[in-house]
Amino acid sequence: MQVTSKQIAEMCGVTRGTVDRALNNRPGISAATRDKILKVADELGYRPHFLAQSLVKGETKTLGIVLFDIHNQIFSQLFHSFEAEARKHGYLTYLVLTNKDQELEVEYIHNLLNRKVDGIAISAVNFGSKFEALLLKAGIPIVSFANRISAKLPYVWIDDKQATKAAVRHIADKGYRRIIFVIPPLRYKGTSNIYVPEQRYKGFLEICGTMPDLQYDIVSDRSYLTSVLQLVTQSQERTAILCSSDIYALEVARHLKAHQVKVPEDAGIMGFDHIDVLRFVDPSLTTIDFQVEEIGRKAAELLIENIRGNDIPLRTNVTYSIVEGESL
Amino acid sequence: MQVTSKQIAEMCGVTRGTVDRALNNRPGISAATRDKILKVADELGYRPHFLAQSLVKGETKTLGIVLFDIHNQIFSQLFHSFEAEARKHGYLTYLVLTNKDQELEVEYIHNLLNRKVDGIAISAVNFGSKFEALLLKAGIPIVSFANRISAKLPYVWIDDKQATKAAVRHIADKGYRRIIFVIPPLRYKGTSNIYVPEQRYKGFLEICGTMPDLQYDIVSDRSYLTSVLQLVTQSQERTAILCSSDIYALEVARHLKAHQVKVPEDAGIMGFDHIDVLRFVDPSLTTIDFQVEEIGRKAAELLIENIRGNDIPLRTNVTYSIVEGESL
DNA sequence: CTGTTAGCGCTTTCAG
DNA sequence: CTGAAAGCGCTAACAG
Repeated sequence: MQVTSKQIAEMCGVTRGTVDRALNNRPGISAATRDKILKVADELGYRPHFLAQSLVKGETKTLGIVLFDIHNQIFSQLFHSFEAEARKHGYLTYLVLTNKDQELEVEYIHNLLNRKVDGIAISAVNFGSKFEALLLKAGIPIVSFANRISAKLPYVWIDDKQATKAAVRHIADKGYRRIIFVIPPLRYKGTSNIYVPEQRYKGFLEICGTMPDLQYDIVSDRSYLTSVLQLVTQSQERTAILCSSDIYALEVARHLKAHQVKVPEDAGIMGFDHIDVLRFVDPSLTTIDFQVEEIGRKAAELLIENIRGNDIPLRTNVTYSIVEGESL
Repeated sequence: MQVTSKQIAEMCGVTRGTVDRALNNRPGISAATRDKILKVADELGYRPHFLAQSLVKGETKTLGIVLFDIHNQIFSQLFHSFEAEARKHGYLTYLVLTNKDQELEVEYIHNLLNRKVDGIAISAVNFGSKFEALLLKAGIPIVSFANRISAKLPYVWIDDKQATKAAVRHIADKGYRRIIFVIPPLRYKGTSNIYVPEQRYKGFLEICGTMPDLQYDIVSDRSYLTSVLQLVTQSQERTAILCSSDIYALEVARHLKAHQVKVPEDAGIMGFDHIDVLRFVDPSLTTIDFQVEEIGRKAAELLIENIRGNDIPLRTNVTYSIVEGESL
């Protein structure tokens, strides 16, 4: 069924070593025999056996990427660019989805290591020193994104603190004196890796600290929609609602609308992520765009750099910018 | 670095054959030696070398899935369920994205075959007998979806013809006497695999043939938005716009709105797919839901069944249903 | 119950 | 320039 180098060797009356020299055009072979071998190989439709090759070479030309969420569009966009970059360099990509299940995540990491992938990119939900150790002693390059795991592990993302500050400043510039920060993941503190939400939270607190005339609330409970509605309707002051992701912003917008709160007349809303589908929502959402495709591309690029033996930075930030919509 | 079965054998003073028996608990070994071996293996953190195993067993416990689009949410939803089902059975999944590039698709298929995946699921853009032959002689199970390739290749999807007919009937029942079918992919006829759009087109024509008092137009040109707007504004009759996917429906809705055509007052809109993000659009879109997660799950399940040597049906339809929104 | 041998398909020495 | 031999790590068949 499958043509092997051994068969080619026999047909050409040479040995496998010679066939190998021809196939991988290495020195030490006469042009005549090489041409003959290549011709036969081509006729038989020879294709090297990847596994055998990998086994002896110790590399699989395979990357693994671990995502905790694919329903949020930013991650499918991120994967898209990651995969494209990987392909350019001859890598194929295992995509595994953890659905924020911590045990599953660990299991998958073991699985990827077993299969000898050359590198792993991961948006982790695990955290702590034990998990850190698992990754550090994995023996292959690893790049993290969408949740930092360790100062020792390369991380590609945006500067969430600065971005959040910029958002608050933008809101203040629009004349709002009152702001609600909706950031539900915060309630998983201590349970799950929430590095990104925490950074945004810190940024929020810091900037608010410098703006004494800005009233603020943090909402992160499970029934955040109800909470937000209450806060909005109870207040005299026109309120801006900053959400830690577009998805939450859209949920909030929908809920307010269902309760006759007009956006942006009665309350302003701002999101975070700039996901593709925003094109279809009305009123258009003011949000923070960060080049998520760039993150995916960069993650793959760094991983491959590192696989090649080159050092890579422990921290890579991509840029962000505020996209003005009609919701604020 | 990596612990091998050979090392364990040496440490236990036995041979690799024996170690193998212990590790894969096969008969022909005393409880005493087995326990000893297992203990040592555990202490050393032994993990079998997947590649070596695959090489000798002739199976990689790996599946490949080829998608032409990940930005359309239905495909990320589909992948999600596919991957979950694969994992249940111990398979990891290569996800490759073709972006509807036909050459890339073929290249990727070769790549997957080289790497000896145990099976492939594919949403193809290629078509024709040459491509069919490539897949048929691949030597591994292949399942297709979101575009049929050949009557000889298992296909999992919905009955697009029936679904489209149901949509038209639904529209007629709502009292519409005029309908525009927006189906842009149709213009790639002969260039790309457009099995699904064609089925929907056929279904549309068939049902319209049975409804003489229903006026209809087909729109599939590149500037379909402009065309639709013209048709809608020129007509006295209130028009329903059926779109071959939710994405087109959302685009149309946006365009109409921008030109002061009110939905559903001035024109009705109906989509196809029931993608997740519809939750956030207003007015809510009437559409056809088909269990895309079920398709992904089923595709993986069938693939694995087939890998195990069991026959699988050449055609598997999942159910669909009309989801009523406010847009019609 | 355990050891020996051969082999998966390819690469890489080291001789000749 | 080419052949022979060893090895990647594991499995499997056959002896003993």
